[in-house]
Amino acid sequence: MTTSPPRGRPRSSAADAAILDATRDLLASGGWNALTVEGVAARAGVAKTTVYRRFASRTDLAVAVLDDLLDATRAALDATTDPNVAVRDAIRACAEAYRSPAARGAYLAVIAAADHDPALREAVDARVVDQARRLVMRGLGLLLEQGGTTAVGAAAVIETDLLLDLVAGTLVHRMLVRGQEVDDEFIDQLAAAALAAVRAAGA
Amino acid sequence: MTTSPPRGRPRSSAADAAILDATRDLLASGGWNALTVEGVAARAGVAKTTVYRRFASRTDLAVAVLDDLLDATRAALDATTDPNVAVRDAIRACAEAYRSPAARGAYLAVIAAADHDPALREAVDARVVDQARRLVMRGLGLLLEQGGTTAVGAAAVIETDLLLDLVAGTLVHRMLVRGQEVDDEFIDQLAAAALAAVRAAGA
Amino acid sequence: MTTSPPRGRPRSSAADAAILDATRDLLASGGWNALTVEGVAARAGVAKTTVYRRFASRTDLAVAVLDDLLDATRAALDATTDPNVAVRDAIRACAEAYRSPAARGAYLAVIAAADHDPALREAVDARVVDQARRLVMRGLGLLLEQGGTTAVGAAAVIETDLLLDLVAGTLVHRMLVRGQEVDDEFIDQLAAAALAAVRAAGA
Amino acid sequence: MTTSPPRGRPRSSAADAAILDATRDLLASGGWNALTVEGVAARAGVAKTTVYRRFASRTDLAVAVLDDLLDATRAALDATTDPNVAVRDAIRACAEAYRSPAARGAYLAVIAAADHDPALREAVDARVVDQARRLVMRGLGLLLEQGGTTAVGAAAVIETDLLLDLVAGTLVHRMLVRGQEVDDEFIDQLAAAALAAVRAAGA
DNA sequence: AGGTAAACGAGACGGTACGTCTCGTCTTGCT
DNA sequence: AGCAAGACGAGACGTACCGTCTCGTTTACCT
Repeated sequence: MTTSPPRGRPRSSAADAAILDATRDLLASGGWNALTVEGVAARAGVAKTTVYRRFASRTDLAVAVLDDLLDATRAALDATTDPNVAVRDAIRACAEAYRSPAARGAYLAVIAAADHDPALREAVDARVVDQARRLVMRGLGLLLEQGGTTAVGAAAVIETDLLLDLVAGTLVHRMLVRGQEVDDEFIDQLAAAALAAVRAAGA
Repeated sequence: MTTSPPRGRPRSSAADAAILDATRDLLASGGWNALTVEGVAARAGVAKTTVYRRFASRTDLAVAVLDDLLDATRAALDATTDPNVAVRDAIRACAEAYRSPAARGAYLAVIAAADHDPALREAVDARVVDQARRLVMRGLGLLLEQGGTTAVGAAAVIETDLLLDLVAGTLVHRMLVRGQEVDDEFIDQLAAAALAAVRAAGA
Repeated sequence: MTTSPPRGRPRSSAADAAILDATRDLLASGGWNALTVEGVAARAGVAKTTVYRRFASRTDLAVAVLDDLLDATRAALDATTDPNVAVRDAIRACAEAYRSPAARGAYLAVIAAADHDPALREAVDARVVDQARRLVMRGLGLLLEQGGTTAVGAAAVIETDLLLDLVAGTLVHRMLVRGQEVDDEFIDQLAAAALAAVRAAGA
Repeated sequence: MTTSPPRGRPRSSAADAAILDATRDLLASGGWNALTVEGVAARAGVAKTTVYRRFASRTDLAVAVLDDLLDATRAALDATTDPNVAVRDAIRACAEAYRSPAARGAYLAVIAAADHDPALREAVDARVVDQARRLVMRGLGLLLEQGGTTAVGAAAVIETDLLLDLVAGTLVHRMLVRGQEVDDEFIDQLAAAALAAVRAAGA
């Protein structure tokens, strides 16, 4: 099966961009409730059909925006070989993402919707959660490379996912559930706690 | 300042109960999207006005149900003086709450709505988050009572809220964000990680 | 069967007056649509039950107000023995009634409601239309008394009700249906037309 | 200034018809109170929005139906050159309109609403009253053409509108206000009275 | 003086309809 | 084909009044 040769008028990439921008704006300014297909179309200066041709629902719109925002986050990471720095970087990157008003609005709404929608859950896991997982795994990987026997033992015991839940979950609870800011001190504390958990698991 | 004497026909407590039940049912069966004021009124056998007289929005309904479910959770806790048991109990109680289909639907939706609504955020903090906070503080309190110098030192350093974010956040991420189940093994691991974090902070 | 002696607290005549006043005001200011039992109660400073104890519907309220206003009109008539003056007086009295904003609002609404409500129709005929009929009959009576053979012949032919419809109907159409004012010239023209019709019928 | 070319999906004329039919039916069966936008939509098998896209209120619906019914009446008139026949025809046509249950319900209700709504008053005058005016003017016109000096003199004095009020008002009062039927005898009497009034004015 | 019966204010109750909003689908004509 | 425009059936929104009901509180008359 080959890609069928494009027939008729090709899709407008300007519309693509306008739709995503409009979605981001609406999410940032009024949260999930403010995100309506009708509103997106109006703000993007595009017909409703043009939106529906690309996204089946506002949830899809939110996922697309979320994906977009997280991609930007990933690119901003420095390379490092120090596990402590890597962990701190991972935390900081996640925190950065949860600070974006658009992402805040989209994140929990998408998660909530995923509770009754297996396909969406899978998409979230692959495109949103996995982003955090990669960051955490980088830190854990460095820990394993450079650490001695203890760290290796830790790796045998602690599951990557626990560490993921620990780091990402703590940030989600702090920032999204409780609406608190995170500063460098908190990041240090969280990093210390995470490393302690790893070491404890290895003992 | 005293409460003014009730005038006019008193509110029907039967309606109160029917509305909460209906809300719980709808949340459990279809999640946040299935929760409509109209649906609640119909299922509760009550007029829409009767719902609106008590709750200003479906968000309010969700908060009430959440509050209700968490109250039930609290009551189910055994008394203990062992900090390890207390921590495990706290985790188990939170996990239990996040397993309820009604609570799952309500929780993140309410959190998402709170992002653009300071009053709601406050309500969530006072009535939902605080429930978890109390559970965590009980464990930490026992730790302080029974622990030696190390634990006391820990108390001076670690903030209750970090521990709260660590425990509740990890569970939220595992169960709600990622949709995974938690078993006893996971609870043990999380408890160990939390204690390790406390000890590390005290060092 | 005698009227049972009144037991319990007697009705408040202050409430009676307040309700009628409120009804009149609402009708005058916003017409039939503005007349709600709830609004009347609020404006009269009275509980809804107090209104419903006296009037079964807003239609009843309107009839009461109409009745009240027409009574006032009747009282204002001068005695005369000149048929021409009597006819002019009748027209003028009716016109006066249709000028009152409250009466305007009530009149057509009540008539409209009567179309599907025989009991109301009867009440309207007895309490509203009959008022105009009496005025017209007075003029016709004087005409008969003073007129010669021609007028007597007219009386045998023309029905009182035709004259009633002619006079009252013309005013209703001019003032209520078309919303025009009536001046003395119009009253003269209408009087002349009415008398011509009577004479023609007698010919 | 030209009418802009129609864009988007054109309005469904089937819906137009269904809405008018439903309105007519509801008015005929239950009068003004039975006319609800919700009911019209349901009976027409149409969404509420589809009704609101065409009519801003149930008053508008009633006006449209009234307009429609009167148009039908106009078409049913025979051509004649006899002024007496023309006057009788005009009366008969008006009477016919006021016999329709749908028109009865709509007529006075619309008039009542117009009392506080200048725009509606104008619409009523242009679309409902004017229909009767045309009928009356036809009779008066023939009278002028065929009559001698007397009739011409009459035309100089009597206003068309007085004749309109006289004829239409008498019918309205007889049929709608008092709820009486009109037979041929009444029509003859009314025609005679109207002609007498014209002649009297010309004298 | 005390009891009884009705009116009173307040306001909750089950309803109905309102007019608005957004949904996701479907024409229509233009590009 | 894609696209802008906009009508369509559907259905929830939050509000306004409906007419009824339950309260606790007066206010009269009648023992």
